[in-house]
Amino acid sequence: MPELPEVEVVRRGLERWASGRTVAAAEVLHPRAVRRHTAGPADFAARLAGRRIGPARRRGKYLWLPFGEDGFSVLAHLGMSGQLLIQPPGTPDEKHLRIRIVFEDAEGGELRFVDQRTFGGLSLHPGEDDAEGLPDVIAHIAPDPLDPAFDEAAFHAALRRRRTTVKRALLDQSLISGVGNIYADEALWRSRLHYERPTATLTRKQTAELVSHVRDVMNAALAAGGTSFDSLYVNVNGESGYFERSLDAYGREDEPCRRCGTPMRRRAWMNRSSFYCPRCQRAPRPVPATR
DNA sequence: ATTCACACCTGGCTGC
DNA sequence: TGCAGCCAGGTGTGAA
Repeated sequence: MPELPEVEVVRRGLERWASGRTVAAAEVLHPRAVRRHTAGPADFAARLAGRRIGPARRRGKYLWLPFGEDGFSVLAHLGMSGQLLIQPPGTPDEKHLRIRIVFEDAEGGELRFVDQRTFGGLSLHPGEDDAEGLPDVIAHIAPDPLDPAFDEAAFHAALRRRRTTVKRALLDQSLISGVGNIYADEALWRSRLHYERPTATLTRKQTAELVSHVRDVMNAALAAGGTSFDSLYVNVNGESGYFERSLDAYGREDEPCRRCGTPMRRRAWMNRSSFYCPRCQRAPRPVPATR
């Protein structure tokens, strides 16, 4: 599933293969792929035509491409299965091709949004006067841990204030962005924290270690995902790529913990799975009843 | 205000 | 062999 490292690989691909080019025409093949564009598919296509694409930006799992002239951006989210591909001229349509963007320099290939499950999509938004140029619809998305703007003290304060558990907090994009189920489990394993640990009990040091592990695992994944990147592909197949072999927690039910050898466990949790080591990541003690 | 459950979607896999 | 049902899970929405 595309989480921050996968999305960043796509961003770099867009920067390399789409930025600076001018859109000739856009074609929406599935209306659901532009459902967040409230003015509809025809408006989406019409307003994209003739625009010159600026530098590719990212916050958390969102990507956007600004059009310098009039302050609009095309915002993208890959959802569960979305791909942004630059395909050479003549490439047959993918089964789940949803949006095609043709450039004036057609020989350089076209940009395609391909998405099996259609959880992802593209939309157009006015740019903000915000210095970051952040589209207003993602103003609620917190900086991600690789962003210099990420504020660890504010994150810790928010954790202490919240009445929630640590994995829920990691997946809450308004507290910290870019983390999904896979990297949440990896960071918790590295931090020896149980997913149901109440955030209000975390010490400053534990928060610092957790953030540090989130950064480390993302950087390691980014390094692995970046290797296959120097092709005409904007890349990314929605999988963790080479990094999948390096996972310590996610998907390792019944396999030995790489630290202590105890069989890893899987628990159904919030309509998904949590993988953890029952020895390294002890369940929190129940909070004693107060009277 | 905060927290939480749920809908959305389809291909691959499991089990009968 | 065929088919029903489950599973993957990020996000927006609306309810509690």
